[in-house]
Amino acid sequence: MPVAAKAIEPRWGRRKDARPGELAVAALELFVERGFAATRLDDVARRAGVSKGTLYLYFDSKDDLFKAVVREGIVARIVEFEDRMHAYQGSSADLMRLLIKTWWQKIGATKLAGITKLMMSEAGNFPELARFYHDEVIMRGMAIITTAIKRGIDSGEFRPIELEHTPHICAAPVLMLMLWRNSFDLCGIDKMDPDIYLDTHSELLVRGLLADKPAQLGVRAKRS
Amino acid sequence: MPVAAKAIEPRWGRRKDARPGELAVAALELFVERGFAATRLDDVARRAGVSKGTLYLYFDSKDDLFKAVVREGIVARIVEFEDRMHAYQGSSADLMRLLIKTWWQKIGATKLAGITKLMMSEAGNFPELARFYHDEVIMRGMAIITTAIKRGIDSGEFRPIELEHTPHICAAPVLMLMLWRNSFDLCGIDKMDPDIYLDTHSELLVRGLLADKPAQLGVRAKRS
DNA sequence: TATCTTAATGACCATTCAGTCAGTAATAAT
DNA sequence: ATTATTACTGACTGAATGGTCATTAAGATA
Repeated sequence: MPVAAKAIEPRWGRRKDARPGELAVAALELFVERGFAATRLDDVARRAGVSKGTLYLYFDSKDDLFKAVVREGIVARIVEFEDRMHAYQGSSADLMRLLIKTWWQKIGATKLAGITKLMMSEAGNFPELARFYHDEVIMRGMAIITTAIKRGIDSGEFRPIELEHTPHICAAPVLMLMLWRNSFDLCGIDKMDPDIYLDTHSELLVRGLLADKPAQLGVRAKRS
Repeated sequence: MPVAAKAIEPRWGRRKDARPGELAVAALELFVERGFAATRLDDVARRAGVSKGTLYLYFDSKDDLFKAVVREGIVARIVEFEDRMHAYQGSSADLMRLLIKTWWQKIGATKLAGITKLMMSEAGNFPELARFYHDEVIMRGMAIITTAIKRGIDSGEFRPIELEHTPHICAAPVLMLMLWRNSFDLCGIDKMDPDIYLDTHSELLVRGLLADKPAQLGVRAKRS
């Protein structure tokens, strides 16, 4: 331990722009680990490297912080997704595989995945926010899957199948993996290999969707 | 509203035996709705029709109440399950369908389903309990599915498939439905029809599992 | 009816924590 | 340098709530 402090480094700096993002990241991590009510704002502030007072410079209340955390980022990702999937040209089976893989890479494997767990846990305490999340994230996500399936059915590649619930079923294993990694996995109880898991899911799903007499290979899928 | 109180009905009765169960049910409901930390013991007691002091006659602490709620019931159901599935004699496809349907009827559609959401949300705050739940519920459940799949592969009815992650994938849609009904569904945002959902899942899954050249119908599946 | 046992109560205490604000120090302006 | 501005701090407060316990009364016993 050096004598006195090495130089007089400032106790803190002023970084108005960076704070909100840093606080939101810290808050997301703690909310996901412990839940909303069990998270103390002192801890959020400390993890972001500031004091609790600073937190209140950028967010009006704990609720406000929570809402900001949920809204941030997610919606933009969804839009990016819609474009990418609508532009796809190959077979519907490959589209489903791509959908799953990309969803995982862009969202599932990131910190954003924690928001899913958060909303699931706190939907009852934040009904307004739950509605927002449902309309802007869940519905949009399901619509993408629905489009992909319908495309496969129209081209004859997939068998006809009920379109109300099937998208939820397709998404469930991916969502469960996200939840798992932010609960049991997070506290070190049981690890899963996302790559194997998702590959297995993709194949299981595609086989389940394919028509009995598969469309001839090489036939280019057409939009209806 | 009648004059005064109708008769002098006692302010409370003494029912030592019934209390713990009633308190546990009330606690489960509130924990699932609001989360552990956000649930007040006064509310739990009131919902059970007693005062907070009474709650402390039967449970040592809030944590103790939580643990009791999670442990109660679940394990017994799992054992019942193991027996029922091991005794099954028909085709493996039908076994999978039965597995899903029965799981839903006996657990998914009951209040017990809420425990899944609870453990998912609170795993980080109760690592010991999470380990218990993982070993006694999740692992046991997965083992049942693994056995069913292996049985199908051995008989040639199912194609060979990876056995580490596949059970999780099979269970995911059922678990997601349980979670859904205790979060978004619970606060009235979006309803789902469990019967259609589960039927669709069963068919999708069985098709995904069946071997390319299905075993001749009528072949009796044998245990390895 | 009189007495005893104990299930149940609810006022109370101690702690925790969201939210406040007077003051401090890092930076910009002059 | 001096002054002005404001990002930031951290001690403080008031409300909420987990947990306690002296008291009350339901039901058993005789």
